[in-house]
Amino acid sequence: MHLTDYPRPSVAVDVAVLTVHDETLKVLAVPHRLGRPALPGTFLHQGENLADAATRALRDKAGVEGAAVHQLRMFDDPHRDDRGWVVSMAHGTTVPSDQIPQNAMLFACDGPEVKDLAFDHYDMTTLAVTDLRERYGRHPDPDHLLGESFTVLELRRLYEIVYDRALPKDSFRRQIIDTLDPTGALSATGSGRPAEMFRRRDGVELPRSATALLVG
Amino acid sequence: MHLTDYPRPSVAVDVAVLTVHDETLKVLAVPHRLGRPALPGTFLHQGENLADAATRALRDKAGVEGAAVHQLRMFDDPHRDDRGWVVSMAHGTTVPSDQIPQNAMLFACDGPEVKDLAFDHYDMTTLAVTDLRERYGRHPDPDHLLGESFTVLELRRLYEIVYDRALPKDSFRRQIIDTLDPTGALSATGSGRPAEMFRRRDGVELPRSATALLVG
DNA sequence: CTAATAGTGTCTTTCAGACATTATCCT
DNA sequence: AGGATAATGTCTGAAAGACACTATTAG
Repeated sequence: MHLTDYPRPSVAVDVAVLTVHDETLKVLAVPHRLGRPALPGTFLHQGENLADAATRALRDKAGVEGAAVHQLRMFDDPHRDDRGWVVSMAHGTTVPSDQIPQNAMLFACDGPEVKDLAFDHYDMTTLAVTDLRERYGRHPDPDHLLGESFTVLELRRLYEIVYDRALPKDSFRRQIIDTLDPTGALSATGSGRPAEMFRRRDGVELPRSATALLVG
Repeated sequence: MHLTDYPRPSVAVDVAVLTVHDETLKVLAVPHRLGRPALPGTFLHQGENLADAATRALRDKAGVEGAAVHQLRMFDDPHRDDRGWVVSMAHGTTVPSDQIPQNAMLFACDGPEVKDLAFDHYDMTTLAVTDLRERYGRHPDPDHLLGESFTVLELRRLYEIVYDRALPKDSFRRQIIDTLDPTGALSATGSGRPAEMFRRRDGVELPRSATALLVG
């Protein structure tokens, strides 16, 4: 039997775009023909790889550019799409909220609306959040949600949102400070002592104990 | 455009079967039409899901039954297979060596032969080993490479093979002992004090500090 | 000065890691 | 008894976490 003789599923990609908006971790959704909002997705084109398809879906359906996507897992229930046999590779990515179009739908990842997403897109979102937490537990802001430079306070606020828990300010600082490079600059503060600015050092790993602090 | 009008890649599955044999972590390979050995794999059948296809490949190509497979990632380079457009979902699984047929090919995961596997199967193997280490760092022998009950020494030996490093016997014991249930039985020892036997407690997680001990 | 926020010194408790000692089997 | 292996007691150094103190800005 030649390989072209095998029946083949349609192959789709979907992308869970996570962002921090209003102090909350949110996921981007787009309108879908069935009424229920869905993650941006598309079918794989001839000769295209999955990441390229996901990036294309992100641009065409959500107006988001320049985000690096990564695979989460393949959703392969043969009956997950009533239009036919469609398997879909769930992808994750994270973008700062200012790179998301104003008119986009954003749902809180732990909110009730996200459960109403089309298909199995709620499960994809859950997976993306778990994945985000694992990656942030290993590296300091690996997805560059903060700009090139930031204060320790800004970083801690971000982690409190990602992990949805309060983090002790002094322990947090001591855990991450050695993985950051000081820029020398100080933050333009409102009042109070100005904070030092830091930047990421590439390839640096957080200490194992930091993961314990974050997860709790 | 209707979904059936999209060009579709052939979808394959491959399985990296890991086992411990001769005190070494090895991967199972099978003969392949191109000469170079390959991981057992197959094409997805109509209406089948990926895990079922992988399990079928395991049974038909390698004679291994009853192993639970899990997805690693999709290898999707459009030119990875010169027969045409074939994407393949790499799967991982682990089986005790006594469940592997005698005539099977086993390659040391860190040996030179594994690099000669067909297609991108070397990368798949590397991914399976990384995945194994992550999972063993979180749970005590989650893949049941040891039997239902075992001694702390047997467990430590296993971990030394999985992580390819010596582990201090007393620290190791204290790290994992609270995650195990004593059976009350003692090991039939050659000479010396017999060791206590333990069994896994389901759902139990290793402490975060254990991961640090293991990874080093 | 006071208010406000950033950053650090210090104490306590916990624990990994090393080492030594005790415990329990065998011949 | 003596040998061998399992298991545990103990010490030390390191570090997390809590708390309080100092430092540096604005007004």
